[in-house]
Amino acid sequence: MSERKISQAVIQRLPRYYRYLGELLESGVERISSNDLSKRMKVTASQIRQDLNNFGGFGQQGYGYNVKSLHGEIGRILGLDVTHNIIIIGAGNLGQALANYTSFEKRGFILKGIFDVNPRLEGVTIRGVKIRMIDELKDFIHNNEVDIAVLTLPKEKVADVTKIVVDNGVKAIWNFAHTDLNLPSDVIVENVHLSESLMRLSYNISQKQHMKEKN
Amino acid sequence: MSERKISQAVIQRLPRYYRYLGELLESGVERISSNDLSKRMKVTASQIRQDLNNFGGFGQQGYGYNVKSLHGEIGRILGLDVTHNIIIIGAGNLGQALANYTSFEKRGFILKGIFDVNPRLEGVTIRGVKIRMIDELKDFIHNNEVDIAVLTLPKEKVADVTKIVVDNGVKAIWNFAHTDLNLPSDVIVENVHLSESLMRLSYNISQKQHMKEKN
DNA sequence: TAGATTGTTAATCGATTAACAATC
DNA sequence: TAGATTGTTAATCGATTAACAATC
Repeated sequence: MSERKISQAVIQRLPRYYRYLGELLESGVERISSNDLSKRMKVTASQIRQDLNNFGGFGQQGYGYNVKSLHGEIGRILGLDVTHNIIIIGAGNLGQALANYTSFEKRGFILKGIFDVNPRLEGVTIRGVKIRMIDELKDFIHNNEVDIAVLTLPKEKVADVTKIVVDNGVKAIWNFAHTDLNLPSDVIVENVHLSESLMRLSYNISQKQHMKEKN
Repeated sequence: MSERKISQAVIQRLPRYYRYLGELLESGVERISSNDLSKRMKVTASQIRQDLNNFGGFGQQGYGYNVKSLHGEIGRILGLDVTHNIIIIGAGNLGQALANYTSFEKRGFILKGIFDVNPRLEGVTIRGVKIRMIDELKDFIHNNEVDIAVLTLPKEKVADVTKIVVDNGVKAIWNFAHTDLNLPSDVIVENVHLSESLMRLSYNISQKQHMKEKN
């Protein structure tokens, strides 16, 4: 099997294809050509075909792509056909918001536990999942098949917590803390740095201002 | 002045430089060479120098970069030296989490208003900012200099709200809704698609599984 | 001055787009 | 069969890395 290395640029785009195909599916569209899809998504048809052909020939000449089947294929490629057990560490505003976010569940991400250091939160329940103290974390990981740890805590606490999580076998981290993680190479991390996103927006705003001043 | 077009790749990295320089500044480091910084950030020194030289020669041969001054320069480039008035539309879990997020304020992003459709939330206050109903949105934008609208609402409501926001002159949107926005070309948008981020993590997890099976 | 390190040009690498033969 | 549209190769474009002269 051709296990070629897929570029990060392609992986970056994959969930977006999935989203658009999901919408097409919902609105009852049966098939779509790379050209039609390219217009909706504002990318080139060439790129769509190149991207998809990294994973296989999902289309058919003269016909295009079957929406339902392509949606399914990309879902499988993204690993959405298997369930992942997740825990959230840090039950502050963002942690609680993510815990309340039910649509993750629909995609197979099952919330197993929530952890915090604040004793006031102990026993509080979100969507039936109770908040536990960090000292229970180690045992909890051992007794539950935790696939993903979501870090929504202050950057000062990240190093200690990450060590517990990684030492006890969790292999994937969704990191919302405002710092980069130092991890063994076999642990996967996906960073969401919200403040950096806001700074990019800010950059683009001032950039536009400069443009205006020039004209 | 050389108003060369800066590539998205560079802009993407800029906030991360800012973060590292901020940390260095806090820990009292006075100067740093591109080489030392490259080791900390796990990028090439060449890339750092190339990136920075898009904006000016901030360094000094034989010395490196002055941490404080470079931090300041990048902050200015990112537009963090001016304040931005923001409103949050959609006071669900995520909207409230962002509203409670005080460190944005420190960077000059001032929360002016929060809006929702749910009458139960009317008058509820977050950090001294009260939640208003959507029908007040138009007037509010006119009476306050709103620079950025943060969209944290269900995708079904996005189109209508976006229209109000854009029609009344808001020029930048931080979009957390699970859909792409259709905007006039002079409106800036920065998307945060959390579910897509989670899918990328999921992809990388299954990818690793496949690798394992191969060996 | 000698050593260090930048700013910048040139070389390489990778990603995107264009083109078209294959084929449904 | 003729028309449409893919899969894929080749051409182009852009981003990253390497190299080194300039200079503090």
